[in-house]
Amino acid sequence: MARTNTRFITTFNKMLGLLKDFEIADQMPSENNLATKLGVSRTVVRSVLARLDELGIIRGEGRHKELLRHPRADDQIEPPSELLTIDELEDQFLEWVLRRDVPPGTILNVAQLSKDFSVAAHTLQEFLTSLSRYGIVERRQKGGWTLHGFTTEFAVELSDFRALLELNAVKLLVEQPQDHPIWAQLDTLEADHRQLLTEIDTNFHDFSRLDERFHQAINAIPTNRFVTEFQKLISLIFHYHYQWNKSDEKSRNTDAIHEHLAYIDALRSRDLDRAQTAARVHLATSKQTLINSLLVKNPAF
Amino acid sequence: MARTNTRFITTFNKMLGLLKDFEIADQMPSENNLATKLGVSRTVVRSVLARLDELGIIRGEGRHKELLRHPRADDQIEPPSELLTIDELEDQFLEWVLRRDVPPGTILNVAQLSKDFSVAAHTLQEFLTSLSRYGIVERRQKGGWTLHGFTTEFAVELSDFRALLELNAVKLLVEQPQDHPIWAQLDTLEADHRQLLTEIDTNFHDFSRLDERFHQAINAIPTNRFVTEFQKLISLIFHYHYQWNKSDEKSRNTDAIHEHLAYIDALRSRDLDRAQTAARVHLATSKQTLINSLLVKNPAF
DNA sequence: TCAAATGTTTTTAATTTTTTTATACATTAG
DNA sequence: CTAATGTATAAAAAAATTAAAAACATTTGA
Repeated sequence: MARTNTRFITTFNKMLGLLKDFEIADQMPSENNLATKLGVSRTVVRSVLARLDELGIIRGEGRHKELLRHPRADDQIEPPSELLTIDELEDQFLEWVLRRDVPPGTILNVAQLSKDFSVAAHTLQEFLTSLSRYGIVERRQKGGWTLHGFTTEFAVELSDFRALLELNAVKLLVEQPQDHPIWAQLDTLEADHRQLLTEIDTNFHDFSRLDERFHQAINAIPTNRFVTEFQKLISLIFHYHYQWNKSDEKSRNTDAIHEHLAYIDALRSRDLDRAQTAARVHLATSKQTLINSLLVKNPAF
Repeated sequence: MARTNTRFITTFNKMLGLLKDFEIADQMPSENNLATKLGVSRTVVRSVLARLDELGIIRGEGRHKELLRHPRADDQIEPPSELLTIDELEDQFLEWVLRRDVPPGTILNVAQLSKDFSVAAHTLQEFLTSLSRYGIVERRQKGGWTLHGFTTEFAVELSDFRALLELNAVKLLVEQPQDHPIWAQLDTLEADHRQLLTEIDTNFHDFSRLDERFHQAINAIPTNRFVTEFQKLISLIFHYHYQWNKSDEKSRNTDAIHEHLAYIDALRSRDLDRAQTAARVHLATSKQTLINSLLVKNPAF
């Protein structure tokens, strides 16, 4: 929260907006008052007032400052182009890795990448650190990062772990009382699946989002921060995989829809064994599809 | 790898060592040769040579440099005290949180903490970012970090997640063939447990390490990076908890040893249901003990 | 007088700059 | 012409700088 004077600029522009409701020669409110109103510290308010004085918009000393003229449109300060936050970066980075087909072993250059993604270098650094927990990237001994990317081992381990979590979620799900919102959600999801099936020839692309919604609904049942944390990663990777793997897309998605419908049906039966079996069938298909898509990209594996 | 001239200093001292084997007026080897020998880039070698020239230890230009005098002990440069790495920090930080009894809601100051722990500020920053994934700390909107610490919710969710992973590990374990090293490990572990039981009156403290070894052996069975990653966190927290929670320590540990022995016995039977039941019993005890220790510290919960 | 406002100083954290180191390329000597 | 040195460029980490927040001190006017 420093060095870029973004805060000063946005506050200044906000202040110009407030001044429109003032009459010429009106007294300015107290600095504390303005600070609260603008949601910013007094230090910033004071620099804004100083700038307004410089520009001849207000005049006066100490606690006697009055409006000299109303602000014009060109008094506004252009805010600099914003940098991405770490959350937006997450999406962009995974998309880049999957789309650009960056080969495993590529050495990443933080300085260069931070420019490409228009993020602060330390944001990227933090992000890479978090990815390194999962072996997607690895810190090199002499600086820089090695991209391991989504190797087959990664896909296998991710899928297995996903299955472990989702089978657990299924176990909790079938125990939920009838008035739990999940049952209504499953009804809606079933309808959406059947709807997509009727227009599959043209809209098969939409399955990616539907798949994400479906699994997220199921995995929202365990209220456990560790499950939730992993669900984010899993959902991101499977989502992007669906988006960029184009081979056999229509038939793959049609099959998956039928598996989902059987899965929903099994959940409704509240029979744990039946539900987990249906889940296993679909999760195994998903795993195989993910692995296949990596084999297509890296025939060496 | 910059700004601290650690590399220069260590290389310089190493070079002084090499020079002992030279005769006065001997020619220096080539820069490339020295660079390989010292495991460092030519740039560093060149600055070391420049310094040696300055000190009058060597003399000459270009490719003709000769030894003027042998180095003395006081030519050595004292290396500065080293900073901790991120792995060492992990231990120290968790210990600090659990020992110092830092109340939840405490605002952490990166600049201050980085001095206290003698780590670089950005190392601490990265570490806090990684902890924030689990809700132990949270980034504040206006800079700084809030420490949520080990709340009861955290303990419950961590224990539940641990149980999920360990029951899965048990499932894989009982399927391992007789020649898998785990069976020998279990034999050793059983012997160590029985040994500790005979000297429990004096050595009950040692159970903490034994517990860690036992659970790590079981959880090493799934070769899955996500399981491994979590195992680190789980083991750290349960380990520290054992170290610092002193109430009823002896009787708690005696009970736990008996649970471990029953658990080992059940694993040996290779009966999945029996093994998972024994695992559940012990994991439930562990969970309750962890929660109790937090209740003692924060009666408010 | 005293509460609220302004003035001043200190602290904090993010970014820019600087410095150390690595690496690639160019030149020169034997 | 090969191997060594010289030079230039790039990259990463730490120091220095700066924007902002917060704490503290002083002043003013009802």
